[in-house]
Amino acid sequence: MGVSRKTKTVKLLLDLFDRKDCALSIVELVSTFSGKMNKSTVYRILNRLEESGLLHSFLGNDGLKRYAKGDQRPAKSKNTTMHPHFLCEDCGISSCLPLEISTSSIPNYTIKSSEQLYLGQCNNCQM
Amino acid sequence: MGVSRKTKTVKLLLDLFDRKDCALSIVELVSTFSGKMNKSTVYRILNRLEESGLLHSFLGNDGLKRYAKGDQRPAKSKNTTMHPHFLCEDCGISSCLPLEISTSSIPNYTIKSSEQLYLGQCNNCQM
DNA sequence: TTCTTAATGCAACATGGTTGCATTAATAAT
DNA sequence: ATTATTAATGCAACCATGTTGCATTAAGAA
Repeated sequence: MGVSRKTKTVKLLLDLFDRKDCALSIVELVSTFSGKMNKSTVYRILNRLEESGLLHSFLGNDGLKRYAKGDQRPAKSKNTTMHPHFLCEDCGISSCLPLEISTSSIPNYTIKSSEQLYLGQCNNCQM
Repeated sequence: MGVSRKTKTVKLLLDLFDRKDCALSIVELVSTFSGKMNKSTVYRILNRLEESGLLHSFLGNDGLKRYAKGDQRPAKSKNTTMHPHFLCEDCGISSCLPLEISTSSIPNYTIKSSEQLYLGQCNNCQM
């Protein structure tokens, strides 16, 4: 249920996510590994890691996709539950927030899921 | 405090938002008005309308920006308050939800605002 | 009617993301 | 250990959304 082949490039990405605990944007990753692997390889590996449940993704308010550890595939999530994400307006760091998402029901709508992005200051950037 | 000049193109956009009550993506608007006005004009007018508080914007989970009526400028919002947005997974229609956003506080973080996107089925697309 | 300048059109650009295809390299089979 | 299979990669070309500089146009004030 993991990744089919443990290639050098896959290991590089997995190692990085192992060391870093925050979310990483694709742009960051592409630039971090420029020289080490191709842009399309980064995209394709991230897709696979998300499909296999090792990573999940969300969008920042800049429209850029970010990835973080944990499974968020619908109806399979035992490794992580739906949670909001945080984005620091000052330094741009991003992370998962340890909160449950409570979806209130709304008349005339069927709500299946929700995406929540909290904006503000991280621990380092406060005051 | 409105728009400086009421040009034909501005009127076209305002008229449309007057008739439609849902949110509209820039891509839709550019395509709707192709032949009537230039792509960059659409972008620039939407910017101005948002700055002046007539419209507000949010991102769908496709990363596309959408605009809807109402003021959401920080510290000036009397015309609208922060609210979640809805996006129909079936037909793609999008709208504002009449709910207050309650931001829970999180240790080590200063939360200034939050973006909430609810995904599911709209009235027309249910069952 | 004239003047000022905000707003537009256009073309060229920037960036994020995708795709087809030949080549490479994990891993299974021998 | 060697070979065969095919998933994965690199590359280049592409697409879409969004931005910008600049010459031209047209609101609306004078």
